[in-house]
Amino acid sequence: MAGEPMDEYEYIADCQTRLGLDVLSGTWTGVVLWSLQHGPLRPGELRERIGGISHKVLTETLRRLERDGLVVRRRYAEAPPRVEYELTPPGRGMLEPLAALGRWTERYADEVLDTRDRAPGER
Amino acid sequence: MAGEPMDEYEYIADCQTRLGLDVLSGTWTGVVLWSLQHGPLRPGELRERIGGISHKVLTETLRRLERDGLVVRRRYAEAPPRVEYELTPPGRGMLEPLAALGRWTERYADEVLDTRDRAPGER
DNA sequence: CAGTATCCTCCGAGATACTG
DNA sequence: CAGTATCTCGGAGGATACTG
Repeated sequence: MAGEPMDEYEYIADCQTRLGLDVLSGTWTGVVLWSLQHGPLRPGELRERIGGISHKVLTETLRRLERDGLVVRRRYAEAPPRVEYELTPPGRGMLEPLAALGRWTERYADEVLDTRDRAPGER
Repeated sequence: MAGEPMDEYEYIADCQTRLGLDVLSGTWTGVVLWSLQHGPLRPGELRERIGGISHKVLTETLRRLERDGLVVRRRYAEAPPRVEYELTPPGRGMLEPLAALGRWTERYADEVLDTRDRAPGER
C-alpha cells in the first residue's frame, strides 16, 4: 500500500482503465450509483436525493447502468405498482473507486477550484 | 478499513464525488493522466502511447487538465523548442482513483461486457 | 513537432407533453 | 409515479489545413 505506489499501478493496462471510465461516463452516472449505496430506491426517491436531475436523464442513466449490469430493476406487482433500483455486485464494486474519487476531492477541491478560477478566460 | 465498508463511504457528501467526476470528464482525460504516471512526456509521445486520440482533442484535454491544476506544461528554450507535460500533486493524487477503477475493470470486465452484449438492441 | 482555427457530426442533457 | 416520445441546444470529438 505504501512504499512504491507507482509500482502498484503499473500492472494495469491502459485499456483496463478505459472500460471503467466508459461505464462511469455521463454526468449523473456516478452520483446515481453513489445514491444507491445504502440500498434500493424508487426513482422518485432517487430524484429527491440527487436533486437537479431531470426525469428523462435519470431514466436514461438507469437504463445504461442496467444494460451494463451495475443495477437491477425490480418491479413489484402491488397496487399501485412499485419500482425499485438496486446495486448488483459490480455496482457495489464501483463504490470503492467512487470513494477514492471522493477522498481525492476532499483533499484537492480547494486547490482545484482555486486554480480553475484563476485560469484566464474563466469557465 | 475492513468490516463495514459502507460506513466508510458515508461521510462523503454527494457534491464531493461530483468535482472528481467533473475533472475526469472527457473521453480521454483519465487515459492521459494514467499515461503520465511514470513521468513527463512530450505531446507526441503521449499520442503514441494513447493511440487513437486526435491531435486537437489531446491539446484540449491537456488544456483542461492544466486549467484544473492536474498537469503542468513545461517549455524548454532549446533548439528546437521542446514541450513536456507533467503531473502535479493533485494529478498524481488522481492515480489512486484511477487505479481503483482499473481494479474494478480487471474484476468485472468480462461480466459487464457479457451483460452489455446480451442487452436488447445492442449498442 | 506543437498549437490554433475551421468545419462538421453526433450524442448527452434539458424541457415539455403524453401514455400506463 | 414510472416511462416514453419529441424537440432543441451546446459541447465534445474527429478531420483537415494552416501558423510558429
